Amino acid sequence: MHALTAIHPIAAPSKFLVTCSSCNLRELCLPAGLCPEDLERIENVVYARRRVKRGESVFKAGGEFSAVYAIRSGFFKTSLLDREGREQVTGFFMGGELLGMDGIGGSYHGTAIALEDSEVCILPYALIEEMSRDIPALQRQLHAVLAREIVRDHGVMMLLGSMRAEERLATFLLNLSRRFVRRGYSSSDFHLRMTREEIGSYLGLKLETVSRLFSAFQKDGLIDVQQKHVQIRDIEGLERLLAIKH
Amino acid sequence: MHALTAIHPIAAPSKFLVTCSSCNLRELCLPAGLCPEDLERIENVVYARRRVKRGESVFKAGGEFSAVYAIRSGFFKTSLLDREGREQVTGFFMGGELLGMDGIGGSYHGTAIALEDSEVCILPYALIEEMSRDIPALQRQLHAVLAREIVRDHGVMMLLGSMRAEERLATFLLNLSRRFVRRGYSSSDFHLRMTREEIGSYLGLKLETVSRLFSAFQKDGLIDVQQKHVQIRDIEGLERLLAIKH
DNA sequence: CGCAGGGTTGAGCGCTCTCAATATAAGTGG
DNA sequence: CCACTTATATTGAGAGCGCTCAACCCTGCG
Repeated sequence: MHALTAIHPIAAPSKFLVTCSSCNLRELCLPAGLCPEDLERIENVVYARRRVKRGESVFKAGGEFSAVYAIRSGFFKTSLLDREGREQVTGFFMGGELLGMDGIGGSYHGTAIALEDSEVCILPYALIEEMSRDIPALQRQLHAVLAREIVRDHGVMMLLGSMRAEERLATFLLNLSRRFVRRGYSSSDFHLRMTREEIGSYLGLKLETVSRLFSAFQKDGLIDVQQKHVQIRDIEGLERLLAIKH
Repeated sequence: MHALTAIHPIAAPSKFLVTCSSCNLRELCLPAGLCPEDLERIENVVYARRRVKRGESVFKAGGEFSAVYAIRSGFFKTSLLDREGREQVTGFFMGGELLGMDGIGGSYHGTAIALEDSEVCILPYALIEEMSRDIPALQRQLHAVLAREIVRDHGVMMLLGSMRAEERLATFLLNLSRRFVRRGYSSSDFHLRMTREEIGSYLGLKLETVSRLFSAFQKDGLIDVQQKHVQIRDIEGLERLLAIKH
């Protein structure tokens, strides 16, 4: 088990799994109709929160798996290191999303690092496992979440395997936009938490290429960029980029 | 539910989940020590086999999810189609491996197509779900299998995102070799079931590039290729390719 | 104010793609 | 079994996208 840098016991019972409020957890929302006892048990899955400062890791590749983390606030990247030390960013995650599923059944396969001061809810896996035996709805959701992660990864494989640089960045921006909306933020005006190098790693491009593409998109009136501040000016234009047969 | 082209009721109870014999299923092997009743229940998960001829699909993207499939014999590819009809191959699967996990909780996300006449075991998901509630060891294995799929996808993301063409093909060959060994085949002499185009799609390369790389590897004494027949001559040479700093 | 990390932009190169021709294998029907 | 068709592979020549190397700029911070 990792050392917890700051544990905040939950004062009031959390109903996030049902109401998605405490942890802003959108991945694990359960359908209504659970009996009171089940609800109470589910509420206790979140036994602690943990603050993670910018640059710190929630878990590290190779570390023993013990829990899944629900992002309460903040922004994270997950990444792998190969033998030569090259980093591959495998994803960016924001409030309401889950981290650490790749570790189930052994040790974490990647590393999760906060890109800004953040807070996560710790969901001990042993608890989830045990409870999902008793509560079919929770079991369903857990499996669905794992499957969704697989589907997400397939999307990235498609992006990396068959798109040109332009299309990759457009897809990236549209995806971020969609997720920010669901979090209640603006869909067209946001602050990138990651560097050009991290975007490049995620998209299979070099940081200079990413930078050049941002500039090109701006010149074409698709977006406005100023360092990490991005405004989408023409969503349909970005979507049209993806429709052009290569 | 998909129409089953040919159902073969299992005469003798199958113990594949424990012995890995009937379905050659290596993904779901369970630890010893289960009680007899549990064993019997697990045996009944495989209620049918299905023959899949070359070119046929086991399931199609968008089809309603009903079961996971264990490959008993044969060879498959899974792939996605984007809006413009571009195919992205997301994986190749052989005997003892599982197909269809991306559909859990909804509908299949990709399509699985047999690259040679094959046979799969049908594992109805409702049954697995129900049983894994009663048998913790099965639940563990199920989750581990899902997590392993995520880890596998991350490996592909790393390949697509940060390797050059040479390294991708070398990785691909070494991976195939390793998996053939586990299936009892030669590690150094095998028949590729997929086309250059399918390899290319999987590796994010064009078919001509794949073909050229095969020729180059042959010229360098790393392999012998003749159409779909490949012999690995110098495994360490291939591994060395991956160790070279980019 | 100076320093460090991150971002932008330019010039030139090279890996991979595109287009095209040819070769080989695998079917298919007579 | 052989001529025909079709799918798959190989190889070449040339182009272009994204990379490399390098200089410069911006911003935050001690």
